[in-house]
Amino acid sequence: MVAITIKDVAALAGVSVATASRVLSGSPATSPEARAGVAAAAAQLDYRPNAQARALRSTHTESIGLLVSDVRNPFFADLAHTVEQAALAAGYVTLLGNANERKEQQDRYLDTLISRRVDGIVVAPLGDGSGSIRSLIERKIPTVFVDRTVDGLHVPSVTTDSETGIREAVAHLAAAGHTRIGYISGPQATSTGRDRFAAFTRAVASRGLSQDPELVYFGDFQAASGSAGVHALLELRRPPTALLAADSPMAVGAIAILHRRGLRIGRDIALIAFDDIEWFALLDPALSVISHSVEDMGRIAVRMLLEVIGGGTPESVVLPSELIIRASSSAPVSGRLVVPASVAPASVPPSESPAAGPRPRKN
Amino acid sequence: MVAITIKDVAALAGVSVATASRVLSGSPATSPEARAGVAAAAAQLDYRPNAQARALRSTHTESIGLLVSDVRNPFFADLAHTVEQAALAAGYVTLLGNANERKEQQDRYLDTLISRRVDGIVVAPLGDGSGSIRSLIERKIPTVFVDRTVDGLHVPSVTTDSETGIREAVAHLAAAGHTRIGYISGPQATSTGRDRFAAFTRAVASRGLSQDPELVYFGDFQAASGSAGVHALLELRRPPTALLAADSPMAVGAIAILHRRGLRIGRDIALIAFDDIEWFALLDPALSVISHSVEDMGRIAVRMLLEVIGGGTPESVVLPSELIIRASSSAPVSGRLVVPASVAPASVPPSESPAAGPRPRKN
DNA sequence: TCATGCTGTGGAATCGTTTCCATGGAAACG
DNA sequence: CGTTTCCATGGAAACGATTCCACAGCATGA
Repeated sequence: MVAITIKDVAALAGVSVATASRVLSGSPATSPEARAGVAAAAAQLDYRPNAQARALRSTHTESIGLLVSDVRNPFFADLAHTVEQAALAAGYVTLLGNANERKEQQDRYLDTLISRRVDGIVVAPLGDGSGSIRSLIERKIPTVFVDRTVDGLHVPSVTTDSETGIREAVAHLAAAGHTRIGYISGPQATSTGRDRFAAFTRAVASRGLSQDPELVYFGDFQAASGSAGVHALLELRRPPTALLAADSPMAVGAIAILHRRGLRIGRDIALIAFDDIEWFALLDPALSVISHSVEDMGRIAVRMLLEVIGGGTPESVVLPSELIIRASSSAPVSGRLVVPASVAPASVPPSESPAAGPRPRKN
Repeated sequence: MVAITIKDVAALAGVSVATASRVLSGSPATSPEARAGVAAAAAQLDYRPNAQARALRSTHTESIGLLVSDVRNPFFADLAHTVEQAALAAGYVTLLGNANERKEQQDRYLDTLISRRVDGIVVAPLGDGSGSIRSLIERKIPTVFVDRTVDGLHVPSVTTDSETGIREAVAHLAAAGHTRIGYISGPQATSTGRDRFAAFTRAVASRGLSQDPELVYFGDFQAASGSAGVHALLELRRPPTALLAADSPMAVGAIAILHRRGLRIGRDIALIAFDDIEWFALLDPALSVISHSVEDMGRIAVRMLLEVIGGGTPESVVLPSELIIRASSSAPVSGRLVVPASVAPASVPPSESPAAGPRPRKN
């Protein structure tokens, strides 16, 4: 690993390091001969400038940090992808950190990123505003929040307006005759978990649908809790005829259990998920989703971060969400009972409300 | 952004920068008083050492690069996760790059990583050994290949022995009476694509099954080509009764089309996929897979890289793959014809094992 | 008592680059 | 022809840390 420095280039080109540096960084104060000589020497030696030394002198590193809460969640994998592409286009490299839903790992990565003097940080924050996140703010390191926010911290953010999509989803289900909609919620410790739950509550209330608190199951944004949620909701004396899951992994868990119980999605029970994952559309039946653009989120987050780095104070952005109707929610409320897998379907019970009420289950 | 340097710490503690540095880096040649004073000062000022300056002097950066071919592929997302965790445990930060299946982007990231003087690079290589990958080798920058290799390049690697898993899968299908197995292959431009195809060819030959070349469809490791593959194979005059997909995105595409055509996986047609993705087991029927441990792959790659960094020359590792039998491949060959979607399913084929078979669905 | 070894400390060199400042020569102007 | 302006250039300082080297103080052994 013999390192080639600018000195070697300068020597080969027969100029001083100062001149070599000027040529390499495109300063206009150079003669054509110097430019040609240095360029040739650099090419011949396959010279790569030492980014550390450059950063040490010039105080900026052309790199940003991206801290997500879980790389394995397809939403964050996609986010990582778009952020990285947008940053690359602007000449920045992205250092990816994975908090793994754990605060101490978030702190560890934040410390490392601060140490490496990244020019800015995009973070999907975890927990309250304590720990290294506070250091970040106090040191005035350019920071942008994505997807989530932290109460009491004045940091530009790009988030999703869950309200619209959730209201559309509830309206759509109500129009099909559903009155009891089960909601598999995210954790209330995250801003997204809280916002979406509040939006659901408001939507259900404004439509005059059942506000039975039993219809809400609090999960943790992971697949297993989606499964547990379905189990719990279907065991109710009056189970929901439609389900809304607050993120994609929980929707996956929900689908698994619905299959296992022999319930046909889109026919025996309606299902809508928050987050549009590529293969959701490939399922049979294709999944109706509340979609929000992860591309926009990543791109805008990078643009905002660049603005903060440039000394600006951009306004926070709230992206729209919209309902995409596919087969999983297309059927109206059926006469069929929601039953555990082991129990065979019985007779068709009388309808509760003449127009569209769900059928009460008898036991 | 007022930077706090070691000078500030030394001044506050009333010692020289040399002593401060010794205390901060844990050198034993320090007095208890110096240790206490410097530690207190550093804490009070919330001092974070400048990683660039440190790296400049000490020629190693405590960071590694990870270059994957596509972050959005769950396999590589998982790999990123394990590599990052293993590296973190060893005190290294991971810089993630995403080649996005494009050679010029791989080169761009490789250049950046070289510039930033990462201590080593883990890469799932793309293309032949030209471009920046050659610079890497020539500069003797510690490098380890994961998942894929490049012909003619002597670089330690950790890959999967596709042979065993594919042989088991073919044997399993043969035992159930399948003689015509369709294979949705990866691109022959990648080492994994070639290896798996060769393994399939050998397995089929050794079992005396049909070697009809029409039974092989060449995809590109993306979902869409999995769909196209199923279409092509089912249109054959004598279609296969079982399918094997060479990676998970293509399996996803295959499943979508099978559903659309009204074919029940595990009953009308058997399906096995290479790569075990968490939610494959949650599908109904659960997908039989050829599993290889992405955790082991990531962990071993990091261990090997650390060895190379330490001056060693570790042997390449080939990880085992194994067949995991689930419901999607559990039924024997049915007497039922493979029919296009527009035709209604006919009779119910006989169930194979009462215990493991998928629950019959009523309709 | 003097040479010797050990320990903690500070000064200064160093890493590779950028950039300020001084300089020398050429061109331009009176 | 002499003076000023301009421009390309080289020397050297600076960035923030680590580390070599020298040295002072003290204990030890001959």
